Amino acid sequence: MIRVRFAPSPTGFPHVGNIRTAMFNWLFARRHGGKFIVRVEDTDQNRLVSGALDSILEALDWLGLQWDEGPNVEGPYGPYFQSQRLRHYESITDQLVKEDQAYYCYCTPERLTCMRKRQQSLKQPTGYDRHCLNLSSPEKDKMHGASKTRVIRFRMPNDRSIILEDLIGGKVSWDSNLLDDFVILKSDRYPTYHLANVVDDHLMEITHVLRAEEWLPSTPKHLMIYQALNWNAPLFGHMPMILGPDKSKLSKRHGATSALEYKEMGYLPEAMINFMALLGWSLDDHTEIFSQQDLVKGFSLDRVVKSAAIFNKEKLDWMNGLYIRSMDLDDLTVRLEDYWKEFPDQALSIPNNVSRDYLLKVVSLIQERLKLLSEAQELTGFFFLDDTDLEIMELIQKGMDAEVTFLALNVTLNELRAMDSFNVQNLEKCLLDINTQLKLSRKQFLGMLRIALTGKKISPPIFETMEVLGRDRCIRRLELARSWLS
RNA sequence: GCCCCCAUCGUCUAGUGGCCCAGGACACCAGCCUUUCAAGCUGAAGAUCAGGGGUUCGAAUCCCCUUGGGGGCACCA
Repeated sequence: MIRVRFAPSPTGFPHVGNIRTAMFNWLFARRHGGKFIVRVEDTDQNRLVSGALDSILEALDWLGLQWDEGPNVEGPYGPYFQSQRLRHYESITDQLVKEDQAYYCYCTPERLTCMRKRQQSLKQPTGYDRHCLNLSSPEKDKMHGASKTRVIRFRMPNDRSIILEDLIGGKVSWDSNLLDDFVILKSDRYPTYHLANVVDDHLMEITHVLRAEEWLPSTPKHLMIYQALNWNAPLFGHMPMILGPDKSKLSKRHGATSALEYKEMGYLPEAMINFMALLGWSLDDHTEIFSQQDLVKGFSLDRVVKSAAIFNKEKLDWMNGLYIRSMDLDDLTVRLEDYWKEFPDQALSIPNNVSRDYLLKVVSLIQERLKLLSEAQELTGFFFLDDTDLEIMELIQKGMDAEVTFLALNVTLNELRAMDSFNVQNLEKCLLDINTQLKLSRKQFLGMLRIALTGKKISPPIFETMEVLGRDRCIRRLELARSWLS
């Protein structure tokens, strides 16, 4: 049984890089009928951010990445919060100390900083100098009694060649002499990441560790802990990073980096999933659009690339528009309503008496013009505004003057009043006739109507728009426009 | 400074020794459509496969070096 995990630390928002890693884990688990576990790495008590975990889980939830074990989903390997698993780490460190594979260190932060500086200036590799390992027994006893702050360090064996067969990167090797005796248990009795992730991955029977490439340099440390404990290490796969447009690690200064910001901006989860999957993975040389099921079916680690990718927002935009266009009208309308409910400041102010039917008609007119859910407000506001609230600017078209415009509005008003059924076909026929009679270009005449009826230079096709608005409102708006002329 | 990773159009990528003087997608440009904006369609442009050495009958594909980029070197994860 394949078991993979996503191990977020609740110290910040759900970064898209992390969320993509979560997604690859999820895909891998689903592809192979395995389990996807969320484990909360809350061992840094100083950096905990309240609400961070909730937003991380919310992001997973938004994207439909359901976990099989983890917060709110009890499983046989719990608890899934590292802060609740301290006894495990303690018993392991006790064992390692007893076996001389780890030792207490009493060095002050000041001494360590100073040591590091010296090494830098001497152009040596930086790392702990084993000062406390080399303490004599009486010295140790003395320090142990006197010092209130002590940590436990892993004793890195000398002269070992450490080899990793990475699932994505291939063979990578390190020389253990370049690795130092790193801390595994902090002075507050919490483990460091290095220890905790090894202990938990083992105890939770994780089979594949798929994590970001930034972890690659610390993997030899983890491998050595597995070895010291005589445990089989899981398989590792290091995912390429996501970079900002300047090719540095994606960060806040590049704009949105939280998955939930994308939700707020009006991206669809299915577009987000599809787009992120293509950042570092491909099925073949031509497939771009995937349903979640296709993705699960087609996903494989050996098609994950090694090189980092730049987050290409233009392509995401295109893809989001594509998904919006391919949706059922009802579905899109429901999505918009949900979106407006969640982000009221981006919502239309829709009067209570608007019928569902009217809403559907409006949405149908903007569906293929929408790239983001958030754009609906700007595109359709005039459908819901009171007639008197329209702002009429530039009513008089190029090559026309107030007089001609006035006349055109007059003629149009008369015809519209007399028209039979107020539908697209009749409107088109009638208005194009008037257009011809008036000897105006379509651009002039229809442009004028557009401004008078919508207050905008850009709108859905004007005949459709008029049908949806209905005769009464069209006539009122044209009358208002006419009155503004004089 | 030390360690590790990476390197194909602006961007995401296909490519695992001959099918490639390199294919697809986004963006860009042009044309068509047209009532504005989109959408759609058609087409164009865009990569001497980072550079240099090898190996081979043959290299984007294998090896080495250089350069460039990235990541890591905490009692953070």
